[in-house]
Parts: sequence; structure tokens; C-alpha cells
Amino acid sequence: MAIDHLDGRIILLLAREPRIGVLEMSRRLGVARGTAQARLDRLQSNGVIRGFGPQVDPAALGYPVTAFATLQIRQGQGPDVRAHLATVPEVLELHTTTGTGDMLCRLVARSNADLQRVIDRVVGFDGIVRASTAIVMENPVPLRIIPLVEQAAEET
Amino acid sequence: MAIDHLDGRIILLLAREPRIGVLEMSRRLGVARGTAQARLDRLQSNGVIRGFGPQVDPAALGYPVTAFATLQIRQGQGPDVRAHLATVPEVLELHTTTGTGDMLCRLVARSNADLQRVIDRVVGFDGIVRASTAIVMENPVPLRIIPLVEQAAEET
DNA sequence: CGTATCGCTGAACAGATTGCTCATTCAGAA
DNA sequence: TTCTGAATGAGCAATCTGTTCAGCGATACG
Repeated sequence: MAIDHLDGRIILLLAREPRIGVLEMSRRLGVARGTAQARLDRLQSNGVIRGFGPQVDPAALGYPVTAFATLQIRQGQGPDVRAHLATVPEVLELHTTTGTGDMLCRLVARSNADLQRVIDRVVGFDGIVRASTAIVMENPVPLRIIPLVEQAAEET
Repeated sequence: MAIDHLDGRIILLLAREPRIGVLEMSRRLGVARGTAQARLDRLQSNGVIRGFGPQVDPAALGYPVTAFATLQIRQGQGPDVRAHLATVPEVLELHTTTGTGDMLCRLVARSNADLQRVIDRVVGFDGIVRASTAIVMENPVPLRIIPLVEQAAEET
């Protein structure tokens, strides 16, 4: 589970050139192929690397609007609300949280007008008491993991 | 930019078995290799598929705590705050939003105690007026895109 | 001080895949 | 009718993968 420097370089390399093969990877890293192979296998079975699924851009799919909704749930309705939200394609992720709201979810929509439809569908469910939505205008830091990987690799 | 049914199946297939090759892909889809190749190339140059970077699990890296922080920024300090947050590895993403706060960011930390350190580092910056944090307890719907891809592929 | 274990190395081999090109067919647009 | 874009099926050289092997240095342990 601890990430050493070589592991860090492997992840970095894969992040930059994902379609690279193990052989080419070993060359870049200056290690034997077996080593690169073994490290990569270990990172994957560790769960550090979950997979290499395609990163799809919702905007390119026709959903350029992103929003975050904070939801307040009626006592005991949590499981039902979760199940409900899981059926809405525009709900990209859902968290239960401490603090002001009970849940936080990320939404996408085709337009600001369409966002209204999505929100109606999301909150149009009995267990949801209140919802407050924040529309994303800019995304100065897109979802990233590299800096964290680098930090984790340093602390060896 | 419009996604047809075949494109949808390509993305679905890649999501399930990311390390699959183009040849095997064409076999599964029942099309010629060149077709699969061309479609995949198009999806990538379209920007629909951004890439195949490794999906790294922060928890496996030693950062099991996730939180969302809503920030209020002093007028005109936006750019400085953005730059500041970009330098913090534990800030995984940052959005500017409408609504209550001015910015929303996703944080990770090694523990609840460590989260305090991270928050101090995040808000210990002049331009930030106020911050309210919601700690994630559960993640009923992890970040996903498949349902949306399926919906987009249907609407052909 | 021996000894076992572990990770890394370098090499080898057959089988499969990739990148690329070509000629052909088909369907919709002009 | 003619043109253009997309898909097909085929072929080839170069490369990579999966796998196995033996050797080597470092570390842990009795």
C-alpha cells in the first residue's frame, strides 16, 4: 500500500501516456520488463490503480452544464433517496456528508434550462426535503491526482 | 460530437475491459478492425474520450478522508485563490460556482485530524473570507459516466 | 555465521496485436 | 447519375505480450 518512488514514476508515466506498453514503460523507467510488469500488477491488485477506463467528457457528449446540489433528506429516507438518485443518468456522483446538508451530488445537464428538468427529477422525490444548487461556472482545477501521487511517492 | 449506438458500445466496452485491444474490440462489436480503429480515433479527437489515464484511488494512497469545502472569496481575489489552491496536492478539484459560496473544492486527507491541517492550509490564505466543510461519510454513487453515455447513445 | 526469501535482472520463445496500405462495396448527397 | 464518406476484408513487417528460466544481491532469521 505504501508507494515508493518507482511506483510514483509508473503512475506518472501512465498518466502522461496511457496507451504505453509494459515494454516501453520499462525502457523509460530504466528497469527490467519483469520489474515494471510486477510493479504494475501490484499497484492494480493493491487497488492503488483501479483501472484504465476511458475518461469521457460530459461536455463533448452534449452535457456542458455541471452543478452541485446539496440535499436535505427526511429522516430514514436515505436508502430510498440513494436508490432514486442512482437511476438518474445525469447524477454523476453522490456523497453522504456531515454538515449543512445530508447529501451532495454532482449533476450535468444539456443547458441551464435543461438543468431545471434534471433538478426537478432529482428533487421530485418524497424523501428529499430541500435542495440547494450551485452551478459551476469555471473549473480552474479539473479532477487531478498527480500532485498527490507525487507527494505520496516522496514520503518514502 | 453526436454519439451513435456503435460509439456507445465502444465506450461501454472500454469501460468494462479497458486493456482490450482494437482487434479484440472489433471482434466483440462485430465490425471490421478498421472501423473500430476509426471510431476510437474519432472519439478521441472529438474529445469525447479524453484519455485512458490510470484511475488512482486516494484511499489506497493513504488518503481515505474526502471532504468538500465551500469557500467565500474576497472581491477580486479569485485568481490568487485559484493559484493558491492549485499548489495544494490535497485539493483534487476546484470549481467556481454560483450560489452560496464562490468556490467549491474537493479535498482529501490522511485522517480527520489531518483534514484539519489540510483545511488550515487551504483557508490560510488572505483572499478567503469564509469556508464551510462537509466531510464525506459514504459514497453511494461513485463518479460514473456510463448511464449518461447510454442515454446519449440512445438519442440517435 | 549460514540459509532462506524476496525483488530485480537479462534472456528466450511462440503467439498475438499493431500500424499501415490497398481495392472494393454501399448509401446518402449533390 | 456521379461523388464522397464510411465500412469491409485482406495482407505484411515490426512489435509487444505472456510466460518461463537461471543468476544475483540484500535482508531477515535461526
